[in-house]
Amino acid sequence: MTPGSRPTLEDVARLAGVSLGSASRALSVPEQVKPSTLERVIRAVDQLGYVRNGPARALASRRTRTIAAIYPSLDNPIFAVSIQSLQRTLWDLGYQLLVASHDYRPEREFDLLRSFVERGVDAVVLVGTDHDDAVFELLGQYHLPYVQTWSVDEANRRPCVGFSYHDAAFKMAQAVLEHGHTEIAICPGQSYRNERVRARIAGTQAALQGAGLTLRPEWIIEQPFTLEGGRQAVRQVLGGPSRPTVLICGNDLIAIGAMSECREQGVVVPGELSITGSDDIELASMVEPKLTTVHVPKVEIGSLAAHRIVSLIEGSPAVEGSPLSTSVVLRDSLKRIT
Amino acid sequence: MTPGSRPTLEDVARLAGVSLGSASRALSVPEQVKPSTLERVIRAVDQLGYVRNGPARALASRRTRTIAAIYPSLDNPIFAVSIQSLQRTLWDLGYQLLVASHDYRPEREFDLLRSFVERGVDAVVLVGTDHDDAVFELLGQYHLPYVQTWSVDEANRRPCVGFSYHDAAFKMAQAVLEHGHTEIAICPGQSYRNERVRARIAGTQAALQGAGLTLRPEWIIEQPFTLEGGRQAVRQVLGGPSRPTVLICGNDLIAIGAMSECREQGVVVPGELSITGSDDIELASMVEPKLTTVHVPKVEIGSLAAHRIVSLIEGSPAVEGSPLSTSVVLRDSLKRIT
DNA sequence: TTGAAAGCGCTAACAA
DNA sequence: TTGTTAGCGCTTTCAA
Repeated sequence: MTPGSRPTLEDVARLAGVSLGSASRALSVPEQVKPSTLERVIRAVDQLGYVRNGPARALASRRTRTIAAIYPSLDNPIFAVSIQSLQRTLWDLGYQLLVASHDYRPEREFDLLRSFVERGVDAVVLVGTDHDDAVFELLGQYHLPYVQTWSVDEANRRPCVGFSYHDAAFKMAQAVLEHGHTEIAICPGQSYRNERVRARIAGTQAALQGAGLTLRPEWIIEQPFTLEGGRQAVRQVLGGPSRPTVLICGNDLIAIGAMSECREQGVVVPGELSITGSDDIELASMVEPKLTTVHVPKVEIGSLAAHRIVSLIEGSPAVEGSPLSTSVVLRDSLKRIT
Repeated sequence: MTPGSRPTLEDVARLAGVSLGSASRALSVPEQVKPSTLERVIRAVDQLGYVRNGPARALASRRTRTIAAIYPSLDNPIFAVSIQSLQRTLWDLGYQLLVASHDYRPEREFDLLRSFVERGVDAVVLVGTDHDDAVFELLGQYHLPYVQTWSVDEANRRPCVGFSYHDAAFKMAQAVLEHGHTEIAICPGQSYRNERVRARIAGTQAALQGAGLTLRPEWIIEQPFTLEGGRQAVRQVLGGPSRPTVLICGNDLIAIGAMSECREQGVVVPGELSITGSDDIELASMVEPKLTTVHVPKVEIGSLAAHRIVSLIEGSPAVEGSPLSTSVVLRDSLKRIT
């Protein structure tokens, strides 16, 4: 080992008095070497402060034991929670997680995927089912296993771990109807290349239709999934000629932003306008009034996706998954109209 | 190229009718090849759907153009904002960012660093200045450039991009004093291996001393940097024999959790208890009452750190940095005591 | 401006 | 259980 450069496995092997191959095995498959050999290698390793060279390992073995996940955003606490559970589970299964966000610009997804392919990840976790054809082509060309999360697509048969957004929206709309509302506005997020938003709109519409109502086009307000998006939605709703009695929001961030804007404008929630969210983030029960929302299985999605993707990589028996369940959490931001 | 396996640069070269070397140069240093060569290589590349093999490049060039950042948590919105700006700036400078979180368990920092060293990152961004010796040793052994962020350490001369937590806390405490408070409690976060929390406590104490006051030990309440931490802090404060008139929180999440717990317990904020935060996250102005807090330069920290680390890698002239500035934002959660 | 060729540090197949 | 060795796919001299 020339001074100043990092030690290599060869340095370790030399110091331990074993061959390169044995040193390699000692570190990768310790059960295949004699205990005494193992010990000498380990001693040499920490004597030299040796750290394995990942690129070299990846090049020789064609595996990185790394999984990539591409999210629409890292701002939303539900993703943070889910990523946490994904990464923890993967770690326990011997894999590392690489995360990236396309910031709700789905066209960036392909570029992120490309850069992960360059990196040599072993598999990919995607959010949702609405992806560019090029994404699936690249995945296919490189035989990369993948799993789609959050949404489930009953239609095509790609691996999914998630719940039915249609169903969740349907249930929330029913709760709203049961509270006596008929003037209903919705701020579901932005539907461009986002099947989850479209499913929310459809689910809401289905419930309304069941009650003989329809969703007015001008009360379908598309806004980003942010606090600010919620504020904008309220401005838009209050600016119109007539007012809804409830605003159903596509996530809790939008809902909390909406509540804040109502306060700003002197509109009492839920007295004058009811507001509901979706996801049930920690904050939902800490704002005033407490937010009525839909509880979704954030943690389960992460851990199940981890198991699913690893079984795909390692060719273990397919862990088939039925859609996870959601439930409406009634709190204070939805008022009963009598 | 055998079918089913990914195309290599050799396949590209063959298809383009040039040598391996030329193909490589066409992709890495296009200005060094004849335009016609470049064009043929590019055509071959997208004809084959060729994606470069990162590990092989890294092995041969000993560079990955990748920078690692290790954060205490990804839950706190200030980190999210700062990471965003760090990654954007690095991207513009031609580098990719790899992020990890040790979840406020500083002893995990070394392991994360190790795994980044294995990956072959070109440099590292750390949060704070309080790191294990082993961290600095590893960094030194592998000649890895690094920059510390958020905090500045006037003492040792390691590269930093941040602001003075002491100063920020001092200013907030002064504002609190100017509002007539003398019964002051503080929930600064957890001080173990976190110089930022210690600096906050010291800064607060310094301001109180200037007013002839001292911080009561039982009113220094260490809690995690979370909403739940804030709730705990309030329970503790309300459970004591006497009550403070103000609770100074170490970040906005703690403060918002604290406000929520107060509501739960029927304690009016700021009527019966004033609460202040730190960081000025977007949510701070959307909660009720609006949070008085300290504005910190989240975005600047990210972009300046990016420039700093890249100049360290590329050996460009040192971009010396003086501490960034902070300011108290007075809103509604701090009441004037008359 | 190009081609030829020598590695980068490791894994894995093979033989012993 | 171990040692030997042939690559993995690329960058980067070096010479032409």
